[in-house]
Amino acid sequence: MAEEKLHGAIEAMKSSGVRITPQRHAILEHLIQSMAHPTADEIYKSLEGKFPNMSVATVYNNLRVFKEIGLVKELTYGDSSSRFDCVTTDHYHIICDDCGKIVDFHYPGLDEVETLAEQVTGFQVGDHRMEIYGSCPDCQKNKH
Amino acid sequence: MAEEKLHGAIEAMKSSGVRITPQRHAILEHLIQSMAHPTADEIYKSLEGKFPNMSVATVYNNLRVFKEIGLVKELTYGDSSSRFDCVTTDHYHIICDDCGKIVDFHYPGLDEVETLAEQVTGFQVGDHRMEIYGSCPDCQKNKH
DNA sequence: ACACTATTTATAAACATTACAATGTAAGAA
DNA sequence: TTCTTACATTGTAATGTTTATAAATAGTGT
Ligand SMILES: [Mn+2]
Ligand SMILES: [Mn+2]
Ligand SMILES: [Zn+2]
Ligand SMILES: [Zn+2]
Repeated sequence: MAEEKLHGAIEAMKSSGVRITPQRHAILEHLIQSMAHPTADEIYKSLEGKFPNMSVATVYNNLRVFKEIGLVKELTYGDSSSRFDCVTTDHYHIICDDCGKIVDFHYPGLDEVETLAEQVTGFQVGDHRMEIYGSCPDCQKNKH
Repeated sequence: MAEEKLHGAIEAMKSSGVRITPQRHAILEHLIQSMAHPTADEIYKSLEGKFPNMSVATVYNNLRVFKEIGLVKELTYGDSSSRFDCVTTDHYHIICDDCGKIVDFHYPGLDEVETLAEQVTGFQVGDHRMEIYGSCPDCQKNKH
C-alpha cells in the first residue's frame, strides 16, 4: 500500500513539473512509511545515514514543495516544531499531553459549525481545525 | 465591566500570592480592555509610553504567570507569535486568512466528539481546540 | 552528451521566546 | 515608618525553528 502511495506521489510530482531527486524520494518515502507525523528535524536525522551531506534546508524546502502540490499537510504548534502528515483522507488528531504522541482520529467534518459560524460572524468560511488533547493509553498506565 | 474584571483579576493574584506591580497591572489592564487578542510584542509596544524601560521579558514572564493563575489563555500558532486572551467563558475563534483578525465565536462545547474520541482511541480526553478559518467581512469587500 | 534550469548545500540571518545574573521593589514584620 | 527579604524587573545572551542567500551540483528534455 505504501508502494502505491509513493508511486502516486511521484506521478503527482512529475505532472507538476517537480524534479525527482534522491533526497525528495527519500523524504517522501519516510513520510509515507511513518505513522508518527514526523518533524522536519526527525526526517533530517533519519536520513543522515543515507545522505550524510544533506542539508536541513533541503528537508524544509521539499516539505514546502510537497505542501504546495498537496501531498503533505503541515500541523503547526506554537511551542515546538511543525509536524508533517501525508494527506489521504481528511481526519482529525488526538494528541497526548504527556508524551506528545499524535494519533489519527476519523470523524465527520464539522459542517454545521462552519455554517453557523458563517451566519453569526459574516465571515466566508473556508476551513477549520480541531484537535483533541488528553493522555494516551501508555501514559495512563505509567501514571498511577 | 472592565473595571470589575480587572479588580477580580487582582484579587485572584493576591490570593495566589502573586505581587501586584505597576507592570503587571498595566499588562492586565491592556489585556482586559483589548478585544483583539494581542501578541506579547503588541502589549510591549502599547506600554512603552507608560514604561519606557520595561523589558519584553517582563511581558512574557507575566503572561506566563497569568496563564498559571488561569487569568489568561495562550492561543498558539505555528508561523507567528502567540496571542493572549482573557478567559471569561469558553469560546472558539474564527480567524481571517487575509488580515489575521481573530473574532470570538460562541458555540456549545463539542462533548460528543470528545466522548467518541475517548472510546475510539483509548485516550483519556481532557480538552480540545477548534478554530475556524475564512475571510472576514472587511476583507471580502476589499476583494471583489 | 549538452544546455538549461531547478535543486542542493552550507552558512548566515530572522524571529519568537527563554535563561541568566544583577538590580530594584512590593509587602509583611518589627 | 522603616527594615527585610523574597520575588520581580531589566538588559542581554542564548536557544530553537525556520527562512534567505549564493555558489556548486545534478535532473531532464533535446
Ligand atoms: Mn494524521
Ligand atoms: Mn477570544
Ligand atoms: Zn502519551
Ligand atoms: Zn480580514
